[in-house]
Parts: sequence; structure tokens; C-alpha cells
Amino acid sequence: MPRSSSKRVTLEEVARVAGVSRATASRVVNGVTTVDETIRAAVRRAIEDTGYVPNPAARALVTRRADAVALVLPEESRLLGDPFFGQVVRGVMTVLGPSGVHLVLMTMDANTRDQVLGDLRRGRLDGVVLIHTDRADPLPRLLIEERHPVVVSSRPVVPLPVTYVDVDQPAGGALAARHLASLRRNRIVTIAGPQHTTAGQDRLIGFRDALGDPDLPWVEGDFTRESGAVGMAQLLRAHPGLDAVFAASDLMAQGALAVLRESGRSVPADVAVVGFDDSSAALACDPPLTTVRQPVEDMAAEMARLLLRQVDDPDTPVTASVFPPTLVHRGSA
Amino acid sequence: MPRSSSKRVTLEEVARVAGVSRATASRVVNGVTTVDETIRAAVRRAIEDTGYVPNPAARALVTRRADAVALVLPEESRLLGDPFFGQVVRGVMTVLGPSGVHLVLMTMDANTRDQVLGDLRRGRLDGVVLIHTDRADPLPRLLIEERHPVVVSSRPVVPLPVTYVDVDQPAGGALAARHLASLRRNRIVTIAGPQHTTAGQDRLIGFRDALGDPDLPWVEGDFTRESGAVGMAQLLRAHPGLDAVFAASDLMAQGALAVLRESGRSVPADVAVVGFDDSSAALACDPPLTTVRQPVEDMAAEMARLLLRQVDDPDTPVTASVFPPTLVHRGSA
DNA sequence: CTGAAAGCGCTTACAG
DNA sequence: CTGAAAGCGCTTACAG
Repeated sequence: MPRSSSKRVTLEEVARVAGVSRATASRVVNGVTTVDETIRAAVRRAIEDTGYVPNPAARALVTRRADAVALVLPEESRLLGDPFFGQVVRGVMTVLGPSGVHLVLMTMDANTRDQVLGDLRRGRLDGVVLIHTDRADPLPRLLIEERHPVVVSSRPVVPLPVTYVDVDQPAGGALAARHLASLRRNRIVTIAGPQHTTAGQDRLIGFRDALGDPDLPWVEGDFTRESGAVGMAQLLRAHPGLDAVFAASDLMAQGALAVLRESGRSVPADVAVVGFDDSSAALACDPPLTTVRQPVEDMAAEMARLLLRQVDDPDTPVTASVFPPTLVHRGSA
Repeated sequence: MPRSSSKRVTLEEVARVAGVSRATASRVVNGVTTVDETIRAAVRRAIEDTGYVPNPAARALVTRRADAVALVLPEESRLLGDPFFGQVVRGVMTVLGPSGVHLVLMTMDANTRDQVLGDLRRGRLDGVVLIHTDRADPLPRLLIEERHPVVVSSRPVVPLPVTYVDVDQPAGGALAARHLASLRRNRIVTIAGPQHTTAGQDRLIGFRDALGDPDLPWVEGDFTRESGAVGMAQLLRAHPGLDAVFAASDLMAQGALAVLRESGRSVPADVAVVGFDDSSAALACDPPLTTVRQPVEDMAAEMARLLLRQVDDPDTPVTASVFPPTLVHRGSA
């Protein structure tokens, strides 16, 4: 039973109680296997008796490990409170928790870049997971240059030797395409995501290729509801006879749905609609949205795993981990 | 301009470059005011030139400060992804960010208690903010006993000398009561929260007192949608003529709304409904819910502030910080 | 397999 | 106002 000692117990005291050197006590604490069994037992008991807990600062000073990594989310307003964010945090935590590594939460604002770099340089952070970094953000490149462990949440637009985790975006587009084709729709259009993002590009490519229609009508949105509405209106004007639309995000699908309703078309009878993300918006839609789902929590866990691996071995080669999307069948298509 | 030195720069080197002792260099770094202006400038320049960043582990070893606090959320599944959670994180971050204190995120599971206590004991964490701790949870008491800085998110049910932040719950109940009274409703009922929580008790008390009706019909729910539905059905059976209901949570109000609709009553024409929390559920309701709002983000910021104060001075007296609720007027009442 | 010793990079009484 | 020195609590070559 640990003594409720008011004084802080150090390894020194454990060594004294166990009748060994501080070095040996340290070895037992750190699970070095070469220590004699009897001695090990004595040290164990001493630890129990004294209620010893190692001082992480002292340890970090020599090991140069903080046992803490940062999770950097876009900007305050955007993701916090979004269920997507909750899934990311949960996924990361499932792998960090057991390892005792601290999850330090940050949002990307003016000083976050400096703080992250500073914390990494001074060894206050071992690595960082970057969620949805803007393509113009210099942070990933800076981190790579300084050789800090980092994992990003999607394939970078500009080629960069960085480890990332992503959903198979083209496959997601293809999933939507095949579903609409199976419904015998043949006047299909799409509201694509921003073409300066890989998600935007790849979902469009995958969708178009699976359809085998190089002339597929499409407009570009920016993933927001508003852009979905605008895009839908445009498409309706140019192709009044359309009978199916794939929106590269649930929010855009939601915007499209509203415009379709205003135009007097019913979903899915007149027009089938498929979204992307399986966000909370998908369920809020009327009818609920058929959509392409990415396994966010699993992906986040994988990001944490890949990061920890880099922390353990800085020479771990850069890798990409790509997850298969699935189609969630609901009322809209 | 900082040299991009490959070697880690220590205070030792700064001192050498500036031609002073390590002690003096340290004083400049830490903003000690008694240092001669000329010397201070020299050290500043040396820091610039060398690109020095202090090693937090070394500093922590002597100052016994981790400059990190934990935010402990209920359990994985419940809060993550809830907008409420996003507001809490944001509020805490607004005060932590500028001070450079790390926000370590944890959820309450089997080993969280041990981890928090361990991290606090070994100085890896300076303090902890506890959100919605279960009343049976021994953690708050343990933290107090070991004199660790802690702030909890609502008044504890069992008296405990702990600093907390809460909304004025009775005032919230009163707000709902006065609003319904102003609508000339006179067959008012309420679905109260769990009576083993202070929120549950106080919202009921405030509501009943403001109404001045000791015989107010009420049932007890557990804040969930399901319990709201069950409670509404019960009340409807006993008081078919009711014309207003106050639910102590938006979720319960949502459950009540469904039951009212099934019973053929229209809201707010036949029955006025008021909820509590102003959660996302309030907006998802049809009609959107009139509800009592608590300033979650401000409250979270205050929790962080109170925690930091305790960290700075362990003898800071225990305090309570109570925020006024407001009524958000929407369609349901 | 074990121990004596050096060293990680700071801060802070204590003198002067 | 400044510096020499001790000390924070560990880990880890290096001998033996």
C-alpha cells in the first residue's frame, strides 16, 4: 500500500529502500529486461511502498520525448461542434489513450503555426496531426523541412513528401455513379467540389469515369450549401430534363434539394440525389440523403498510429493510407 | 535573423554570445525587471542570433509547472460531436491559447481517473476542468483531497469545497415560467430533469416558484428524448387539458413534441412548449424550440480562468461563478 | 548484471 | 545588479 507521503518521492529514495543503485531502479522502472529477478522484485516493492511516480520532466530532459502530440483542427468556428470533429477526436484518442500520450488540442489561428513549430522545436510536442489544412498553408512544408513527425488528413494538392490518410476519393465518386446508373437514370449531372482540392478533383474524376461519360455536365461548388443551391439552379437551367445529381458534399446536396423542391421536382421520383460525407446534414435532409461515407473514426485512429510510428522512428518512410468509402442508402436515391 | 543551427541552442550558448552569465541570460528570458538595460539588449540580440528556444522540460524540472491542463469530458460517446462540446472547447481555448498553456483533451473512461491523478501528481498536468462529472464519481473529491487545482462545470450535488461554474438554474426555470405565463397559459405542466442532479432540481424549483403553483403537475425525466416522450404521454393522460409544458432539456422537449403531435395537438396553438439548453436539437425541432440558453462558451472561458488562478496560487479560495440564462424565443411558445 | 558518474538544460537562493 | 554554484530528477554510456 502506497504511503501517503507528503514529500515527493524520487528514484533516489526507491533505490535506497530497495538497497540498489539509482541506475538499477531506473532500469526496473523502464522495464529493462536484463535486471536480476530478485532485484527487480525488491525494486518493485520499494516502488509500491514509497508510492513512487516518475517525474516526466526529468525524464523528458534526457529522453527528449514529450509524450504529447497535437491535433490541429481547421479554425475555431468551422469544425468544433461538427460531429465529424467528434469522430476524429475519438479515433485519435483510441490509439493515444492506451499509450499514455497526451492529446493536445489546437485550432488553426494566427499564432498556431508558430506555437506548433515552437513546441516541436523545444521538444514540448513529439508530433502533430493536421486536419484539413488549407493548401496555401505553409505549415506542412515547414514541418517536413524541420523533420518533425506529421500526418495530414488528405493527399496534399501540391506534391509534398508527407504521410497522409485519405478516403479513396475516386472510388467514392464511382460508388455514387454506379448507384445512380443502377437506378436507370441516364440524364445525370454533378455538382463537383472545388477543383483546387484533391477531394474535389478526385470525386469528380471517379464519378465521371465510372459513368463513362466524358461529356457529363458539371458545375463547380465549394462544398457549402449555398454553392450547392447555385450549382443546382445552373444545371437545371442548362439541363431541365436531368434525372439525377451527385453532389460532392452533403451540404451541397442539401442546397440542391431545396432548389429542386422550389422547381417543383420531387426527390427521388423526378430526380435522384446522392451526397458525400454522411454528415449530420445527410440525416437532416428531407428526404434523408443517400450518401458516400468515409470511415472517419478509423481514419483518425490510423493517423495517430502513423504519427506514433514516426515519433518512434524518425526514419519511417513516408506513406499513404487510403480507406475504402461505402454507400449509405437512404431516401434520396 | 535566427541562424538555422542544426545543434540545439542552450541558455549556456546565449550567455556566452552575450558575454554574461547563464543566470543573467535566464533572467532576461524570464522577464526579470532588475536586469540592466544594456545587458538585457545584448542578451536579446544573442537570443535572436542563436535562435534560442527554452527547453520546457528543463524548466519544468525546477519550476514544477507543466503549463498544461486537462479538459475531461463525460464519456466518449456522449459529448463528442455535440455542439455543446465544441463551445466548451472553444471557450477554454480562448483563455488558454494566449497563455501558451496546453489543452489536453480526455474523455472519462475506466483509466481516466488514474491517468489524471497520476499526471497531476507527477507534475505533468497543472490542473483539470471537469465537465458534467457524474455525482457518484469519486474523482472531484480525490482531486480536492490531494489539493490539485480543479474546476467543475456545475454545482456538485453532494456538498464539496470545489470551485464551479454554473448557469443560474432556478433563474432559467423562472424565465420559462414567466414566458408561459405571459402567453396566458394557465394549465401548465413540466417534465423535470433527474432529481439527483442540481440542474434537475433547480430548474424545477425555479419554474414552480415563479409560477407560484405548489401543485404544479410534473414528472421526472432523465434529460433524454425518450424520457421526454414518456413523460409527455403520462402528463397528457393525467391532464388532457394542459396548454403548456416546460421540459428541462431540449431533448426532452423534442420527445414531448412528437407525442403532442401524435395526440393531435398542435404546437404552439394548443400547447406551448419551452425547452432548456438551446442545443442543436432546439433548431431541429418542428416548430423550432423556444428555449432557455446558457452562455456555454463564456462559462467555459471562466472555468479556464478560475483554473489558471488556482494554478498560480494554490491558496485561492473556492468560488462559484454563476451565469444568467436567457430566453431564446422561437416558434414553439 | 550492476554501479559510479556524467549530463540533460534550466532556475534560484546566496553572496558580493 | 550580477555571477558561481547548487539542485531539480531522471537516463545512459562506460567500466567492471
